[in-house]
Amino acid sequence: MNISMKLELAASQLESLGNPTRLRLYRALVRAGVDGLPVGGLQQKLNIPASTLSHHCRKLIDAGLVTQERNGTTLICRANYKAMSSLIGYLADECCADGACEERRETAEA
Amino acid sequence: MNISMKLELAASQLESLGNPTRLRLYRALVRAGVDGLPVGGLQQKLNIPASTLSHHCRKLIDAGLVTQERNGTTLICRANYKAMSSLIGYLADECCADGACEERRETAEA
DNA sequence: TAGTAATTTCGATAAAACCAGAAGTATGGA
DNA sequence: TCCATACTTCTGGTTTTATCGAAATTACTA
Repeated sequence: MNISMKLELAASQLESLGNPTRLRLYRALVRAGVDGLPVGGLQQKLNIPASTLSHHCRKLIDAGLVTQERNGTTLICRANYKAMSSLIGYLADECCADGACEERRETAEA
Repeated sequence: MNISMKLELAASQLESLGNPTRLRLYRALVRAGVDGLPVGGLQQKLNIPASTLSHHCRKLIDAGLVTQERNGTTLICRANYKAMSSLIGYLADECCADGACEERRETAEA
């Protein structure tokens, strides 16, 4: 994966998390852990119409941050921790909060 | 800061980074380190019209991810590492990539 | 094979984001 | 004071996004 693909992917993931409802959705899934939550469970927690919720789920799924698995008539949603890890890695990359940036400057281009 | 303010802040920061141009902008600033970059320098790097760039800068500033300091007629932009650190902290919070989520489940609400 | 529960897709609307040229503002220098 | 540079704000038009009711779909269950 080249550098601009990474950037595009990261941007799409950030965008998908950059909506308060979707961020709540995602965090509910993180809290739910490995069991995940059915769409209906999410709907109760978030208190929004089913169609709206479905759209938000789709966005997070398209961004790769959430997965779904069918179990009978219900769809279980789970946070994709791996995707979040690499997103965090991407954000933390070259981020030098301690001010020790001098020796690292101009080491990459995008 | 209460929990829903935190979520709103995080969402606005994620949204501001969730645009490919702004993400490139932000990363250019990270790479520039403590010296930062003037708006004009960013414009050269990103190759976009000044007014468009100005809008993107404003979004990142409003979200608290970028700061500006005037130096004569030029405005120096810098990445706000502290804000990024806490955003990453917020994202990593309760994220249990290793699957060790069992004992942590349902410890928070938002 | 109806019937039902769970969820998605469709369709329509309002709100917001994005973009860029033109005009305006701030600052330092001649 | 006048000019040039570096940006920002204004203005407008186009494209996305967010929302949600209604209709359709999927998969159990009787």
